[in-house]
Amino acid sequence: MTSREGSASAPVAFSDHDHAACVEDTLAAAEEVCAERGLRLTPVRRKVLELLLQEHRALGAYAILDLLRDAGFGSQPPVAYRALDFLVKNGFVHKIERLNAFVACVHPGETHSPAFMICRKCDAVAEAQSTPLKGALGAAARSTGFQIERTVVEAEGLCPDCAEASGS
Amino acid sequence: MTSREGSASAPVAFSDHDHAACVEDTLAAAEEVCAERGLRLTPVRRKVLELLLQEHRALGAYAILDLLRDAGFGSQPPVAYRALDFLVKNGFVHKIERLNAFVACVHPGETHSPAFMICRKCDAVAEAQSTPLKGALGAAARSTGFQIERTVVEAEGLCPDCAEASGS
DNA sequence: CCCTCTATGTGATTTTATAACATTTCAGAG
DNA sequence: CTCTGAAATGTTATAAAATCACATAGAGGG
Repeated sequence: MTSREGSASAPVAFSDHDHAACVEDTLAAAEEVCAERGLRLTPVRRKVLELLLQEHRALGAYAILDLLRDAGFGSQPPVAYRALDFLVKNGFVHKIERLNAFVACVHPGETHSPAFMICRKCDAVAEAQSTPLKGALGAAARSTGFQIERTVVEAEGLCPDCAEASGS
Repeated sequence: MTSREGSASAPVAFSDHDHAACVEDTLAAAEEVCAERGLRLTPVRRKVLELLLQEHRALGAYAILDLLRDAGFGSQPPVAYRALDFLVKNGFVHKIERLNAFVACVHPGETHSPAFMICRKCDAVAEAQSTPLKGALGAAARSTGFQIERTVVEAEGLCPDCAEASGS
């Protein structure tokens, strides 16, 4: 696995944006959603979400665990996994199955079918929407009678920056 | 993880078919493709493909390893993983990321973008085609300049049989 | 035959994830 | 305020998935 520590050179998503504001805003939005729904955004959970927002890419559970330890939280796997379970279940974080890693959702709260573009070179992850019921898969599901409950849609390739760097 | 041993009650794919012939035919097709391309379908590799075709659903690497041991092959993880690497790389087998498991391809040889429907109840897996460049994900990739090399498309839900069994 | 490249066998280790149980925290009932 | 029960956290241990490293065996070309 390529290096996933250190936020110094963390690649931002494919388009530039005000990252500090993006972290603040999303965190505030999450607080609000939790308040509305009676969910408890406890310190560990909030910290995990904050870390994922800051990195702005997929982090493995054990990378998160290291960062949690640095922040003074418990350092055993269940600490990270339980916080991630909560965040995933409530739509604040998505799991990237291809990487066994986790990434903060860019529009938390709303239920949606995410799709991801994963750069194989710099590990950047961008979230897009998928429309699972349209297209070939939806047609196949309808024709066989399969009831789709959840979809995993992940594209692996080169992000714009890395494509350019490696001579297109 | 639910039981994955024993082929007695293994669910076939969503539509009935002549399973024995399907195993034979696909195995023969794989032999042919390997001959054409100068690939070596060695005993272990052939056996792994055969096991996956017989089960007709996703098997974890360690489940495959158990079956290999029963068949008299080496029983250490690399034996299974190396055979699977070969089969995946050459398009005879697909990995189901959601399950960390492997399933035989239904039309080996041809390069294609598979999509899967995974029953959460009986573990049956059906393969369909995806059209990654059409639809929302393709549009997102084009507009950001992301170069898609490979896609993972997996739908989780209830297969027709299980949907009916659990009262629709 | 010998050399080389590929494939296999095997032991050890790393990475990812969960089980089980004790302890703490906190909101609401009384 | 205090008790209480449920939810959350801490911690030890273990399971499951995947890879590393190195030795051995086989197939093919010269």
